Amino acid sequence: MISLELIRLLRHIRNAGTLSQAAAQSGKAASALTYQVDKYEDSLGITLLQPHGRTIRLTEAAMHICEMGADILNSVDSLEAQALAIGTGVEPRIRLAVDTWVSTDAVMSVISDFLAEYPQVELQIEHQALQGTWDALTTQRVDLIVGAIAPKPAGSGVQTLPLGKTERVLAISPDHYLAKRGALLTDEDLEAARWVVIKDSSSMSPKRDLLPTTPQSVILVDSLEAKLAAQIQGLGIGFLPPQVAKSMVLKGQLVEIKLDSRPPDIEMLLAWRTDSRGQGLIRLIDMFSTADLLPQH
Amino acid sequence: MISLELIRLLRHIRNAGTLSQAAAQSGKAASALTYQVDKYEDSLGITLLQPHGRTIRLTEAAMHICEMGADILNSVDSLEAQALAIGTGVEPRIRLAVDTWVSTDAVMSVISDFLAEYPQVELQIEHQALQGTWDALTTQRVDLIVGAIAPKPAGSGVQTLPLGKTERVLAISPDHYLAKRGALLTDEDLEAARWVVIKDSSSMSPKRDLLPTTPQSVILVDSLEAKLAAQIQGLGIGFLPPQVAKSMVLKGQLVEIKLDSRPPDIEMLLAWRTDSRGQGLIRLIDMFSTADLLPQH
DNA sequence: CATATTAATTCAAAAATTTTGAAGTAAATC
DNA sequence: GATTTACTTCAAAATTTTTGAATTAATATG
Repeated sequence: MISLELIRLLRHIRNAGTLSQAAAQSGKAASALTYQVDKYEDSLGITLLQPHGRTIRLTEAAMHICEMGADILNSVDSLEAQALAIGTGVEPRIRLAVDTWVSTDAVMSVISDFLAEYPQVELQIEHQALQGTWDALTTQRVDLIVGAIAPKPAGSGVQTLPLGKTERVLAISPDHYLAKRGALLTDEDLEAARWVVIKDSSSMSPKRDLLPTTPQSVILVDSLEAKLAAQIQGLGIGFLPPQVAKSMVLKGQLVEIKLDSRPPDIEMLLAWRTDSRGQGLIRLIDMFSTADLLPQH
Repeated sequence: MISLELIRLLRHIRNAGTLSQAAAQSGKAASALTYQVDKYEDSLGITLLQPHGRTIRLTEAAMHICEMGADILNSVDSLEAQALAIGTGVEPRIRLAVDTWVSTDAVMSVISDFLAEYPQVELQIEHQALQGTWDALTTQRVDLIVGAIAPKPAGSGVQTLPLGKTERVLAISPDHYLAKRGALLTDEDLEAARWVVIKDSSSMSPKRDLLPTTPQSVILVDSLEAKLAAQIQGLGIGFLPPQVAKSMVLKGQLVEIKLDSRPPDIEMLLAWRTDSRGQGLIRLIDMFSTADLLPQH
């Protein structure tokens, strides 16, 4: 009895706020929506909309359908793209999740080359941090991750290729008190300092921690840009990709700090679902894997 | 453009084999199905059915929709049950996956008590082995696992309660050559013997191995009943739940073998999805967790 | 406090979609 | 070569959905 139409209808009403606005936005009469909702209420035997003053409210059950239905709509979108890819050979759309740690310029350059070959493919790009990229892939919100952080989650129908390892440079504002020290910093120094950390965009992640210590004070940001800005302001210390750190060091906005124990490099991956079938994705994976996304200094 | 209706339609045609049989089974004219398929072919821009002799075949794209669509249909069923549970308080159906290792009698006894309280709830029971129970839960094919084997998969929106630990008894046919030895069996003896092993019903599992050694020869069976029969026949050796082994030992059909290193006990769990909301499931969990499913000898 | 306005519902008529069943075509079987 | 089976096409019939005017009720305005 629940259909994709019902999920879309309820989400649309929820987003619009009122029935009449939802009707106006979808170019229909308000009574058409009342009719549809009544039909589903009858067939399911539960109430979906309740009067609330002179407007309506979604019931708890309807809200649940909206929330859980989002995943279903994503899966259907994904299935449709796969079917089109099989039927026509080339998929109409590829969705990328790019880790914020990866240079956007390098990604854009690959995309530009790709679109020259496949102009009919629509590319959707979103940025995710850490575990969030894997989340987006396993829930089928995206088709390809650029810069996923190893290791890949177990047994999830995902294939990967290495993009290379990247060093992490501890860079801080020249005005920061730790920048004025002469000696190498110890773990105690790092633990006592305030860190600027990119927040994991995964909703429920088994807390992956890439820091050498567990700092007492952190500022969470949602992108590399925000992290850089925070560190330049001297709000805290943190690791940066070498190429980003270098250019800021040259401008005098940051200074690089040497540690007595060098943090391990991060291994970044290209990752996609084994059930992806389109020619375009195959070509895009090829292009990304031969591009130099993580320049070795 | 893909709808649940299309997924159901294609699966129905695939199962029926021919359009006319599909039409007859669904109580419609064959031309109605032609019309629907044409409509979807036009809107998607791909071919779904191809003539093959005087019948039709599903194209590769259509087969893909059938296969991947199965998960979507399960999710929608599940979502509907959840919505009904929220709307009415009691869900119309609860799907159980029972590990083959768990005593069916004990499960049935709990179910019987449950149905006395909630006669309107339809219970669906299936047996799964090992990782297969987790698969069934995470893909929303079932609502509750009885006898899942710890640990639960990471970060998957699943809640668990311990059912207890169960010992494993190495029991073999009295005619088996190892039964005639006097001494305790060593790892080498175990490795050289043929084992009867319950096949993991998970389609893609990160191969969980509960054996103390990697035997050279195994017979795979799909249930505890088949395993027991195979061991009684002397086809191989294997672990059994203590209560099962005991009763067969009393009948003289098996003998228990002591090992020099006792295998670790298996910890079994009750597991369900955090997003489950029905009163019935809550009561059923309560009943299972207080029942004595794994009798301590 | 009466009046205007906004939002949802009801209902009959109109529009759109889906189904039917008869006629036609092509492949397999007798 | 005739017959049967399976699908397609097409116009008519049935069903479903949408519309828009009338109605009810809650909030805002003068």
